[in-house]
Amino acid sequence: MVSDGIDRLGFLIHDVQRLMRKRFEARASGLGLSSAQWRLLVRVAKEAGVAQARLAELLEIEPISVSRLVDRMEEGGWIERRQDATDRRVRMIFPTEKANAAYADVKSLAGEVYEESLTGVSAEERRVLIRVLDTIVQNLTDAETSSLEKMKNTEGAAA
Amino acid sequence: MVSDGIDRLGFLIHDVQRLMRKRFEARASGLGLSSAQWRLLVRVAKEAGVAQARLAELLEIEPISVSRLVDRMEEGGWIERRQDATDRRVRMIFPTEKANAAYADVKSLAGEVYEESLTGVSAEERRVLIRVLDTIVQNLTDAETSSLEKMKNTEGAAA
DNA sequence: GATATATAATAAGCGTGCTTACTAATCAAG
DNA sequence: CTTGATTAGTAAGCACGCTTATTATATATC
Repeated sequence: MVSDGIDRLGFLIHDVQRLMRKRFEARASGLGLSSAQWRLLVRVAKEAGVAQARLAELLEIEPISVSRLVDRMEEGGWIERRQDATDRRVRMIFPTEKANAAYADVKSLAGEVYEESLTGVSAEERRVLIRVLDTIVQNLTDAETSSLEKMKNTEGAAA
Repeated sequence: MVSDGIDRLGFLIHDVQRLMRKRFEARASGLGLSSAQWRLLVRVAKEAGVAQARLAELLEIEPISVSRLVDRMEEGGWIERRQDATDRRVRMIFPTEKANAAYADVKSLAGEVYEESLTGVSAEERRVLIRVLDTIVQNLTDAETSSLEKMKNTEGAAA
């Protein structure tokens, strides 16, 4: 019951996340694109013109976090804010040409990091890994928001 | 090849880590102990008097990160720094009575979070999860440090 | 002993998440 | 029209990771 290693789960997840982020950023450092920025860019690429508030929902982070992330990405020339004509509160986010140009490269770069991470892990183990991680996200998301705004899209995010 | 979900691995790990940390801190908030502080406290509890530099190794974070973490934990009354008599550069870290008293409670609290996370996950899937996460840590740690200081202890960290 | 190198810890400053509190704009009631 | 509630976005300030640079102490070499 102690030897199953579940008591290390939090430590393991923490370590894996930190190592993967570090590895990704080491490779993408030439581009000046962090992993958080990449995560946002994937969403914007799929849904150009998305509002910041919607991005906060999709990324499951707070609006203020989106705000400052978008600040830096605008400075970096990855995205641009545009006013919504019908609702002047809204800032619509669009990818720049620079972002579109880099998209495929960074995507394959992320894939390389995943493959490095999973060296020696079988196809079946990979399936279990993804399935269990999905389950954990569901378990922790469900109980957190009291299923109020639970129309969460299950459309799998590429990359 | 795309439908296996591996292309979402980074996003999944990131989400799981954030959600677990959030959940832990929501429960431990009454104590004023964050997950990073808890992680450090586990090490100090096992090895009272450990030097900061050694903690940085064990936690696999930079010495400066330890320094500031220890600052806040000292302020919070969880640990205390003491001078090493033989090497005045070294600060030995000891848990306080407050830390020892809270240890068991926080440990079982962490266990609760793990169980919540793994609701609906079979024993076999849990074993695979832990095994694969261990593999990922190894894969990403090995290539990073050129196996120079790779006498890394495999003594499983409790909790 | 003097000089050079290595180590322990810290300082300064950045990125990314958070909470709390605010402004501006929209929408709903009266 | 005005008042009130809601929504989009931002500001300020904190925690925790990082890189780079600095200080103090130990140790090795000449």
